[in-house]
Parts: sequence; C-alpha cells; structure tokens
Amino acid sequence: MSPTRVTISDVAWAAGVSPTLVSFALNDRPGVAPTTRARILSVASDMGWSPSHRARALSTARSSAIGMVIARDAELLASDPFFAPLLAGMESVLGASGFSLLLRVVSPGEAERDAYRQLAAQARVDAVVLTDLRVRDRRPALLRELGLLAVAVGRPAGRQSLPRVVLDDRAGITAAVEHLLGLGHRRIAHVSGPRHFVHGAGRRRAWAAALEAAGLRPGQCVEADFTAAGGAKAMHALLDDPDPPTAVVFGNDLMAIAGSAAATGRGVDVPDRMSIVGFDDTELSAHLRPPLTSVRTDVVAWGRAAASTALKLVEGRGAPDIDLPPAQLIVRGSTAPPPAIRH
Amino acid sequence: MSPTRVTISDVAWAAGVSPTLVSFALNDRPGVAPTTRARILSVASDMGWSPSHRARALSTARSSAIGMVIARDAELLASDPFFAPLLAGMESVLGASGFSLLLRVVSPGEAERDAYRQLAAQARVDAVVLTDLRVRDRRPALLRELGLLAVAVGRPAGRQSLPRVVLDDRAGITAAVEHLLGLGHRRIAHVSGPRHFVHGAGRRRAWAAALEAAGLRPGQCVEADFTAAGGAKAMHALLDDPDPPTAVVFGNDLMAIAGSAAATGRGVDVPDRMSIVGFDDTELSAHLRPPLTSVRTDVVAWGRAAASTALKLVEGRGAPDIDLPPAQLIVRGSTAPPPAIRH
DNA sequence: TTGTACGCGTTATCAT
DNA sequence: ATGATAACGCGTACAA
Repeated sequence: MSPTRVTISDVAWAAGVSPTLVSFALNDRPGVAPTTRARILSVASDMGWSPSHRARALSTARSSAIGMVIARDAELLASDPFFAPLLAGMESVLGASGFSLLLRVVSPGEAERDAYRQLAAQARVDAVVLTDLRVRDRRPALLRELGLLAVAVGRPAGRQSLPRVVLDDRAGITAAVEHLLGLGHRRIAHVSGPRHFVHGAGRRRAWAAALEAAGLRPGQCVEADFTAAGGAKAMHALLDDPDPPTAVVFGNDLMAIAGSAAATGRGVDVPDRMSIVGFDDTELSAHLRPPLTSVRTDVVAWGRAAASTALKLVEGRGAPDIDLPPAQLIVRGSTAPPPAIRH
Repeated sequence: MSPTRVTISDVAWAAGVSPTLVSFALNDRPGVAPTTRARILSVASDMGWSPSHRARALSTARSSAIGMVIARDAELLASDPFFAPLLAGMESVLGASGFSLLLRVVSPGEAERDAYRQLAAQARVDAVVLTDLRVRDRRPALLRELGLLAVAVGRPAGRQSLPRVVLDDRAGITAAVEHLLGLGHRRIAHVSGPRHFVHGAGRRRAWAAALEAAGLRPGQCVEADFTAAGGAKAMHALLDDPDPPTAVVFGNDLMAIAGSAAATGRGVDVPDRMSIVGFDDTELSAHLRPPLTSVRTDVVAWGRAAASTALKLVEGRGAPDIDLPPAQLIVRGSTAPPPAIRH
C-alpha cells in the first residue's frame, strides 16, 4: 500500500550514480557530464521523484516560504477588498519560484507578536511581509530583534530600514479632492479609517493638504473603522452637523457605499445633494446606482512587488524599495456639482 | 553577528542531559523525572530555544501544514466574501495546534492540478482542503492517486469517500423562495453562479424544487458568474423578458446588489416592483438601500470545522463528516409583496 | 536515562 | 573535468 517515498538514493541507484550527482544534476550545478545529467533527470522523472521539501529545508536552512501575519477579526477580513488580491499577487510570484505563502490569522493584540516570534523561533519562513502598517508600529523593531527578514507593504512610519513596496494612495485622494473642488464643492469632508493605520492617516493628511492647498479651511473629518456600519454612522454624524458637507471622501468603498445609502435614506440624494468618493474601486462600485466614483489601486501588482522584494531579500541580494504607479481616480456618477451652484 | 541557532544539543549540554531527554521533556513524554523536566524546560526557555520546525518535520515526516489551492483569478477572488472568513476560521484552529496554512493561488486549469502534484511530491503539507467543488471534479481522484489526505468543504459530487464538512446552503434558498411565495410572488427567477460549481448547481436545484413544491411552473434561470457585472447583465436579461419575474433570488450578494441597481436603473423599483434576495449576507448588505434580504452562512465556523477535520485526518483518527447548522434567511427591505397584489 | 541510528537532501572533501 | 564518500543539519524512535 504505502509505497514508501522515492528518495534521492533510489534515483541514484537506478541511474547508477551517487546521490551527490543526482543533487548536482537537479540543481544545475557544474561538474556533471551533460549526458549523465540528462540520464539522471530522465530517471528521476520516470520514477516520479522530486526532492522532499522537508529534507531540503533542513539542509539548506531555507523554508522556501514567506510568511504573512494578519491581525484582524474574521469579520473585518471578510469585507476587505485588499486582502485577497494582495495574496493572489504575492502567490503568482512565489509560486513561480517554488515558494509558498504561509498565512497566519490572529486576533489583534499580543497574539500577533507571538505569531511572529513563533515563525522566527521555528524558522518556518524565510521572510515575512508586513501589511496594515500602523503609525507607531512595533513590528519592525520586533522583527529586527528576531532576525526575521521583512518587507513592508506601504510606507512604514519612522525612517528605519525596512525594505518597502510603496503605492502612493495619497495621490488618489488628492485627485479626488481636486475633482470635487473642480465641481464647485467647498465643504468636503473625509471619513477615514482608523488613524493608527498608516494608510488611514496618510489618506487623511492628503485630504487635509488638498483642502489647504485650495485655500479652504479644514473640513470635517470623522474617524471610522473601514466597516459598512462605521461608514453609515459617520455619514449620519456629518449630516447631523448644522453645516453639513456637500461631498465626502471615504477611506474605502465599503464605507462609501454604506454612507451613500445612509444619506439617501435621509432624503439626501446622491449625487444631487451629496457627492461621494470611495477608495479601492471594488468591482461592485461600477455597478451601483449611482456608480461610485472611487480611487483605484493595483493591489495585485502590489502583491507581486512585495513578493519579489521578499525573494530578493531571501537570496541575499539587496532589495531596493519599489514605487508602484500611484492610485488613480475613477470618476463615476456619485460625484456631481453641489446643489448651491446647480441650476 | 549571526548567533548560530540554539539547538537541542546546546540545551542538553547546558542542562547536563542528553538531547533525547530534552526532546522527551519538551513533548511531555513519560520517562523524565519531574525535577529534571522542570530544569530542562527552564534551561530551554532561558536559552530561547524552541525546536526547529524543519528538523522536526524531517524526523516526524510531518509538515504541520495544511494546504489549500485556490484556482481563481485574482479579480474574482477579491470580491468573494467566502474566501477570507474561511481562511480565518481555518487558521484559528490550525494556529492553535501549531499548524499553518499553506496557500497557493493558481489560475484555473492545469496549473491547479500541478499545484496539488507539487504539494504532494514535495510533501509540503499533511493534508489539503478542497473548496469550490465542481460538478465533475477530478480532484478527489487526483488526490487519492497522489496519496494526499483531503477534506471537502461542501458536498462533493459522487458518493466517493472524501471526508466532508457540509453546510446546507440549499435550506437558505428554500427559505428564500418560501418567503417570496408567502409575500405573494409567483414569478420567482434565479440568477445562479456557474453551474459547474456544486454550490451553484445545488442552489439552483433548491430554488427549482421549492417552486415545484408550490405547484408552480419552472421559473426563469440565468446562469451568471458570481460577479457584479454578471449580476447586472442577468437582471437586464430577466427584465427584457416579455413576462419578467417579480422576484429574483441571486446566487450571491454581489450579483444581487448589482442586479438590484440594474433594475432600479431601468425604473424598476426595489422592492416595490422587484424583490431581491442575495446570498452570503455580506456586511454591506444590511447597510444598503433598501437593505438586502440575504441568506447567511457561518463561514468562519465552516473554516474551523474544515481545519479540525483535516487535523483529525492527519492524526490518523477517523474524521467523521460534519454537518453545520444550515444557512439562514435574513429578511430585510429588498423583498416585499409583488405589485399585482399591492394596493 | 542514554547512546545511536535514522530521515533525506546538500555540501565540503577526496579520488580518479 | 567527473564522480564518490562522508559529514552535516536537528530532532525523534528505539534499543540498551
């Protein structure tokens, strides 16, 4: 029944050579006569042998795995449009190099640090990819202490040296605000994600800076949590203001869609009385009514870049920071001139 | 600089015992005096030693990893609300047992089979979890041939023996149709996912059966692809029919939301002239306007169950099939009596 | 409790 | 240049 795994020795024996030579042939190393190499490879293939990842990992001290620790509730993870395409992008690069992705989902808090410690202690991964960067993120320091190679997806706070793959999402926010300004809006609010996230804070600053550049006073900003419920609540808060905005730039599509529905539900029509801009440009956004103006980022490319940077690190090559094309505003029907200058 | 990993021998030497005893102490095996055990563990902890996963994997012939191959385009993956909570649920169980999740994302087709072959050949995982079951799924046979342990998330076609974790989603569809019938609808259409998916086909059959049980003729069914674009297109097709339905049950929320917007865009109000039911009960659904009636499944629990079944398999214990609580209809504002019986 | 073989490749070191 | 032999990595199983 159990046909005891084929090992390198079996192949060597069948090919009439030593295990060493099989290894050399397989790994394209010099010192193997071409004909011998061909024979070995052919025998290996015939016997259906491929080296045991376990044994190889032990002797090379490489796991051929890249780790990623996600510190989020399942709930929040489910509705996040960032997560899956990032994984897909990473995997497309990793898989091609024989690497795999080792995922850990933990609840936020100390469990996260433990997860990194375990990955390091057990040497299960060759490097990790950091996402959801936080404003005062203790992970870079922890990883350095643990001796774990790491790549940051985004711009980590502090000028310390984590190789990073950056996609400038602020450019999209700036474009959004300018688009709204061009339509005639003067009261442009922002519903941000949690401010302890670097990208949440960054988008908020980009929004504020764009307003300031236009000579406007600071707009209203509500800090929310990237959930639909949070987006709706934020919109209600804005509408409760005696001087509500005529446009809102949301930190993600989920909040934007819920916020839009919340406004409509109070009789505030979108886009006639309220313009809405989202962020992520989820597939759904183009198919809503009105279709959502949103900011698009190429998350798959981001994942690919993160993975290839991680691989470079593992191979000991220097890993230069990568700058991806910036986020781009996709204008759709949820933005229109404000009611005041309508006729 | 590189402080050469602490090994079991270092610990043994420091504790004045043999490596074997350290191993025994660590693994709570009998034959170690309590005081000795305590001393060993204390020394190990002081030295910051934990066993190398690589070495352990080699000697136990276990990877402590569960694999999952996702054969989908990044695009489709991004908007799928199933994927992330399933992973999260699995991870919560795996992580607690020191296992990790090894993910592979491939494009549909032969690459998928290759991915399984690689996982098996390299012995990188102890078992795999199968999702997106297909009607004529060749994977069970492939996995048997490869000798890979596997768990099916859902009800695999064919009565062959893959341990399975089943959540009856059909019950939710049945409830949805009955809910619509109760409201007075008689023309209830269905927009299904691709029919080669078991769950797509199953939901479609549940819909058809519920109609038949009510003595109605077969309703209109449009096969779509689980995307927003597909949902919108399907709704247009239904509305183009000379005798359009008054209610539509969609195979997922994404299509339902887009379909709803498509109807509204043609002046067909939801729910006054068209009732809509989704599937998944995504977080957004409750915050739309109107809020979406949908079918809820506990995907996190599904993931947990799949993982624990996989672990049982790996440990050689029998793995009984698991039946989770069935999907549940959540009634919201997108369903209402049909226009005919309105007054 | 301890010694020793073993798992399975990789990589010096040696021999032709 | 080609190839073989042996040590190594690190923990576990089993006999002693």
